[in-house]
Amino acid sequence: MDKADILIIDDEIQMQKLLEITLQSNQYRVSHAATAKEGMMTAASHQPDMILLDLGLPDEDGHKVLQRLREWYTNPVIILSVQSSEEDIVKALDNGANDYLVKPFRTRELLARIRSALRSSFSEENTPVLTCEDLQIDLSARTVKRKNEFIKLTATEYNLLSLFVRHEGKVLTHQYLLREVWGPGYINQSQYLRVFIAQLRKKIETDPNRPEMIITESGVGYRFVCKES
Amino acid sequence: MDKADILIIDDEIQMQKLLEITLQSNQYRVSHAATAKEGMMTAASHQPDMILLDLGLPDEDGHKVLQRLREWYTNPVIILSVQSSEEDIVKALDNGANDYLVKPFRTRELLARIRSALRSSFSEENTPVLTCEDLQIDLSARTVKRKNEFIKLTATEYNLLSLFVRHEGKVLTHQYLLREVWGPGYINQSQYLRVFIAQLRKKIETDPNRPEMIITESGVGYRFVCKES
DNA sequence: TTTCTCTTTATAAAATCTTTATACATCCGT
DNA sequence: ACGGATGTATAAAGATTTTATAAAGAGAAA
Repeated sequence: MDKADILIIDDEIQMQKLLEITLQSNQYRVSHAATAKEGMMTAASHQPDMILLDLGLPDEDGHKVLQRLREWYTNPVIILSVQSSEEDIVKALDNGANDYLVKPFRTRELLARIRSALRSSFSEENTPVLTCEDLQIDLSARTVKRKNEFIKLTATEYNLLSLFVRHEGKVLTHQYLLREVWGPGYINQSQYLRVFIAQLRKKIETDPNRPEMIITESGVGYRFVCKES
Repeated sequence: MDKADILIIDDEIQMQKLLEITLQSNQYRVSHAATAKEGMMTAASHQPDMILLDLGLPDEDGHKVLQRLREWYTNPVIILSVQSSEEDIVKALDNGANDYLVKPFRTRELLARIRSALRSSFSEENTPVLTCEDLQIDLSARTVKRKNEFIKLTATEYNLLSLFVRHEGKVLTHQYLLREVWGPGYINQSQYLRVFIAQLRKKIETDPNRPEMIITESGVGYRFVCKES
């Protein structure tokens, strides 16, 4: 991934345009939404790397939106608001916002704060190349090699594997995996998971019938173990 | 760890006092330094969870200090400065600062920004591992090791063990265990407990016939004792 | 179209939970 | 010490839930 995908949730057309131009001219990919409802849906479907959220949306209270977003969305959220009261700022930050800028803001400062927020969220998951037995996973290039041969993974397969890699050793519940890969509306579709786990195993395990990397934790979820070589 | 350890690097005595009182009354542990040199040394020796850095230090340029700090220090750094120029802010953020507040700042906002920065840095790395003799229980990964080998526990077995671990040393009644693991409708199914206790012992005790970890309290319940090593 | 991927359905296999059966232990009054 | 009452341990059969996998259908992109 070269540049991040940023979702703008703001109802003012002018602000949207300004942000879009600013961000795109800095090579970010941009999507936008004008209402809370639309914003939540786009966030779920696009899984953006960051959200810029205006607190003054027409259809719902901004703090409420942030709270609901934070129930499942873990990437950075920066608040842009005309509200400059300490109360609003404290509330937003405590509801899980990573930063808060008062409108009108300075463009270069916004860009710097975006870089800062992205940096700290990416640094944790940033192990450029992970090696497990004969498997090499390059998260920044989105590629997977097995015995030095590139493996072809579909988008969903890769998303799943990347989650496993970033939480190596931990048991990831069905709920969690479904929410992260398919979105919060799919947490009951355990069958999807089974199908894709089977496909992944076929592609990365030495013996798919006796999996050693993706371990089943029956009734709970799956666990990825990485025997480093 | 309950509350974070914060290092204040600021040469103004008044500011130091203000910050110290504010932070301590919010249960943070505080250390301080009045010069860049002292700050670097304290940071290295104390390994604080966060640094509040004033850019206007007497002995060295603040941006330089930040850069040198970031060569090895990975926890959050928040800049507190009288400089409010966009240039300074952008530079500091790009040098690795997590946030930038202009003095004079609002106290509650500072506290909220501290919480926000700590939240995002602590979320991943916190892995409390409990060790009892040759047993290691990682509650956040939901895994159990014995003699450094993963043990396979079923969901129910794990739930039971996790209850014991979280109430180490206390007698847990049959009622309580049944209610917590199976639900309130099962408080009379003592036989379930016996079956699962036997299975757990087979998996974690050195000699299941002479249990040393899961102790029977006849007529009452069971007690988990943890000989830490 | 053709190809690729995701979704859905079907079914067999595996794992887990529940239930039953039986043996053992301990306490207590005689 | 004996016998009964109560409580516990364990194995193993059975029922149920969960998982693995193939394969067909749907939909989108080349």
